[in-house]
Amino acid sequence: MSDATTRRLPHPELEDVELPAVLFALSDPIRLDLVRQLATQGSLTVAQCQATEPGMPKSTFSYHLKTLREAGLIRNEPAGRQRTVTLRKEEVDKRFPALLDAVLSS
Amino acid sequence: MSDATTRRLPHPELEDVELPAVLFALSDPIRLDLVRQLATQGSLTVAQCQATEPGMPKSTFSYHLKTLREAGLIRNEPAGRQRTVTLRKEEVDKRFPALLDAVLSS
DNA sequence: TCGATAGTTCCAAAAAGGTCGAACTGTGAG
DNA sequence: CTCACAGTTCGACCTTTTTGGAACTATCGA
Repeated sequence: MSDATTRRLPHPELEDVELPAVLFALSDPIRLDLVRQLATQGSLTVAQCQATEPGMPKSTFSYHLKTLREAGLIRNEPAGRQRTVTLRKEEVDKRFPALLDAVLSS
Repeated sequence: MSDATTRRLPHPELEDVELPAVLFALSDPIRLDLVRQLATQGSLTVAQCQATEPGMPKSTFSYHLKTLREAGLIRNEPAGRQRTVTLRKEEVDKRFPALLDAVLSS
């Protein structure tokens, strides 16, 4: 491998994201929880997110972050020694109007 | 097995359906297409639905119908020699307001 | 009554998704 | 400069989904 901590991760443009991928990413309870958390609490570090899933290995959690990121739902960026996770609300809303609100309020 | 054609299939009450299950059912392109079709065309027979997925074996199609049915999204009822498939729009709307519209208009 | 039709279930195989330990690497603290 | 920390990737393994053929059965038409 080249860089393990992989400072800068790839994020898709929302126009390139398909609806099934978004729905799939949201269809997992763990990931759905995470999205809800980000929606109510704003940006969080990975460690803060992970705190709600106690006992889950870092690698597993990282996998779920990746799934959400690749579906265009979150942004995961380096912030000093940590990483900041943010919901891409406006962008998702623009691409899939009303979808996120409908999901979040259910 | 007891009855193969299984005349009357079980349908969950929508209150018993969880959001992740609905999102999961909708996260497959084939199933999403089917839901869209039902939304625009109303009730259809299984054969009519299947016509939009040419070449797909009946058993595979039946599996997708089952997935949608168990997620509370469709109703699948005997109608003479055939079966009628219907979107449970009102019920889904009541349980998950705005969700279906958001998905369908994306 | 007999046959063809519509559609489901069963079963096994293939594909995809999820879990977790180990290895790894920027970064800031000391 | 070195070390511990935060977090990602890799690879192996297991579980869940998806696929498709075969067996099956109400129903209707002839």
